[in-house]
Amino acid sequence: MTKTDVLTLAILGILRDQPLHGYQIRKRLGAELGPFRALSYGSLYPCLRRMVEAGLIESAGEEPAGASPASSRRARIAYSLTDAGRTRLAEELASAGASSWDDDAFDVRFSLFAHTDAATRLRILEGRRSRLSERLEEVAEGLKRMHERHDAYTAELQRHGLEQVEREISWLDRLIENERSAPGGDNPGPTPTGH
Amino acid sequence: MTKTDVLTLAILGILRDQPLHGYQIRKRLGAELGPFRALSYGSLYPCLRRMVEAGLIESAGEEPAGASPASSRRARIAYSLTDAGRTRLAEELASAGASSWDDDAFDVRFSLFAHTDAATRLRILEGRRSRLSERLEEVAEGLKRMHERHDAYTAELQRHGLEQVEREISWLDRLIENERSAPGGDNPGPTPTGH
DNA sequence: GACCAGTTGTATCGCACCGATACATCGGAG
DNA sequence: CTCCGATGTATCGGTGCGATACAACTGGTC
Repeated sequence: MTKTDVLTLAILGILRDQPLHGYQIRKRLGAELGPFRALSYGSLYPCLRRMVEAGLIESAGEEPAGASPASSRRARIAYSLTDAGRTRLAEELASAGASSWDDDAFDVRFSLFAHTDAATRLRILEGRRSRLSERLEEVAEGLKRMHERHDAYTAELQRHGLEQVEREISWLDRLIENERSAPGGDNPGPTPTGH
Repeated sequence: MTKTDVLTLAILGILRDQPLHGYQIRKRLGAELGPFRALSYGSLYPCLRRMVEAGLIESAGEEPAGASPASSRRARIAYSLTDAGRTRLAEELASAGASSWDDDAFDVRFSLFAHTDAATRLRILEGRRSRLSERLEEVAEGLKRMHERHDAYTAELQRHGLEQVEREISWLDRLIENERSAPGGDNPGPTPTGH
């Protein structure tokens, strides 16, 4: 139970370091994961509500602070992690189940690698790799069995898809090798977490 | 009005040459568009129902044919295009609006290129190209502005995303050049539509 | 100082789609 | 003969998306 969905995880991750408004969460997430995967408010706000209900985050409704006119203060709601949220994030970051290398989950998981320990990183990368290998198999299979009933365009589409997957795999191979040869610390790379 | 959604278009396309059952539709579509984009029954059947209601397709409920026992005949429903459906498909294939190069529509549109005239093909490819160019811009922008607040992993994710888009664009460039230098017929390539 | 456009910000509604699931029949392998 | 996997139709709950509405602050321009 308590299956943490991807969106929830992403939000937990983005709130790890500072409290943020809904709007900022959306922007940050969009920036970190690329312009694809931009989540809409239609998913964000309901998810935030769910998380508040579950006690993972809490909302701080920025009070007027002082004897300002009356009521006109603009509504801004900053969300921050609760202890429960922080715990859940830690649990989630330590896990490496199949749900870590699903198509839609992997990116989010990867973007949190800086806060994931080395062993888990490696397991996720390998899991993702093997998932993509299966896929490669499938596509190659289909492409071979495609002798009959094929026009040039659908064939080209297949070929292109195949290449995409191959490329993705070799990207993972690079990362995996990198992980293996690295000191194994929690925070590799030249950039020291930013101060 | 009468906005044809992608799924509807895909089905119209797959039924162009022969009537098929829901199950077969799903398999074919999955095979043509790759293992990604495999649509689930949860979308397929409702869509088929909608299409029947709209008069685009009709269902032929394979009757027992003869004095077979009683009722045991397995339910199999073959769907075929109506004249309206055929017309709609033709309209859709002749159009080349922004909805032709959306992320989710392009593949389907492309897989129907064998039945699309040369001018439309070119326009769609170019539309897709320019859409991806915009995206490239965005990502590059974000990557540049990423000096502050970046760990090695999110940076790598960005870099990888950037490369993906670049590759996609050069794939399109190849296709576009190919289109331009080709005879301009409706059915290029060595494969003669299959007999 | 008046106006207008763009950004920040919260929020909801309908719709389409996915994943899981249930059920039934058929062909073949053990 | 029986079990398994493919074929086949169908629905349900949940969830994410796109569009949209509303509101206040920000900054530029005449």
